[in-house]
Amino acid sequence: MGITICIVEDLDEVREGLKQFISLNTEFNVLDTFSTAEEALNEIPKLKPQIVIMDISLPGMNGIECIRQVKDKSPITQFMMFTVYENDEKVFEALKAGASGYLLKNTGLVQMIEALKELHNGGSPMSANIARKLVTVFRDKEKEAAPIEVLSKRENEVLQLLSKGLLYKEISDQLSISTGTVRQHIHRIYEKLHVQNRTEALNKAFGKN
Amino acid sequence: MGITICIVEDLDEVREGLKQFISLNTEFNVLDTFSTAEEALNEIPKLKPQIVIMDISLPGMNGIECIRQVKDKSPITQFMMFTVYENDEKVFEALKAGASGYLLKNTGLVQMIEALKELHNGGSPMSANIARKLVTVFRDKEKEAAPIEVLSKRENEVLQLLSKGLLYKEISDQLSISTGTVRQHIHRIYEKLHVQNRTEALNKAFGKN
DNA sequence: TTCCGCCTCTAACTTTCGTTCTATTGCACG
DNA sequence: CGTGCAATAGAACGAAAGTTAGAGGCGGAA
Repeated sequence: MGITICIVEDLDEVREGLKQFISLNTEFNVLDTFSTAEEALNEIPKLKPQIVIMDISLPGMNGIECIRQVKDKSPITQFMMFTVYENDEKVFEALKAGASGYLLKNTGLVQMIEALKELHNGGSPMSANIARKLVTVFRDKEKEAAPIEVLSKRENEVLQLLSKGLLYKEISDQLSISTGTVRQHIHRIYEKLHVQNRTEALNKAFGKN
Repeated sequence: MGITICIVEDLDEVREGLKQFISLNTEFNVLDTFSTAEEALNEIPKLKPQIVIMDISLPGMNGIECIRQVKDKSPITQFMMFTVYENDEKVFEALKAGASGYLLKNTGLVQMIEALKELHNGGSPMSANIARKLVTVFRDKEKEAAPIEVLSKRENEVLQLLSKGLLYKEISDQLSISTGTVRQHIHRIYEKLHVQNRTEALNKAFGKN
């Protein structure tokens, strides 16, 4: 019976256009379409489609909130955003809420079909601009491990081990130095970072505040 | 003169096939191709192409390390991974190193052309499977700050203050309880999280591992 | 060369942390 | 109306953490 789909979109032409075009493809089966989040919230949990194509801007409840509530009641359903919103906040909110795909409305219908197949195969098809946003935040978050400028090389090594929760003894073993030296390094680290203890140092060194 | 491109790929057929096909499109200009990272490292900084298509598995230095070194010397260049590697580690390493696009080798040549244009327009075209990995880690990272389930309400409050680096005394003052009680709470927290000290508890409670 | 920062080490010391044990109160659930 | 759990508390103790005050070697910069 093909991949089951629901569409939530308030603009009549877009909603019907999508439905018509997708229905041409025998691999898909459009179960129903909705023009408001509230309707969708009522019906989708009963239909349990494999994919929901979701707009963000809807009258009343928006599409993101709709995803949050629907996915609890229909966990097998995957959500494909289909919207004009390209600003970071909306994108990240949608992904956090549970969307797996994110296409902008300038996407062609043929690509939409491809994307729906990929989504169903466990992929996350998304417009290249959206993916770039993800890559950017990913890189920003991952580059934490950068050494702190004001600290010497050795002090940064110590700080790294300190962040794992190791004891002075364990640190001294790993670096093959005495615990006295470890003490010394850590003391200097606290001095340079203007903090009083381990936790404050880690907060200051690695984000979190 | 079109978008300038270099290709780094050790398999002759793949490299030449790419070059031929891309050259058919007048919007692109393939400046040169290389079969090893070392060659690429020498030449690309001189050519400063707008895009480099990069394989990961190469004889000698791998493609990821190659990106790290090249992008310092040619910062305008964008990197499009083109590889069979689909495991998380390689993907994330590549993105961290500076790749902006990531296509798997089952991608069609026509889609490659599309992807190159998108990359040049500031997007991050990537295979849907790759994007899914990114979405997954993104969601995992964002869902922090929630109180830890296994801990009681009070224990979470204590943990919160603990994370600021406060002394037992300071915590007891803020919560208007005795330091003995604070001790007790913290002891239970360590027990429930299976850790031995403050830093380990914070690492386990708030991401970082 | 002299000076300074980094890395190393020792020793003695105070403070804080973390464990263990014991005990009381209050609330919720069957 | 017990039973269980969260929250409270104090005491006592060992184990770490953090401070202070030395001192020597080494390499780069003034």
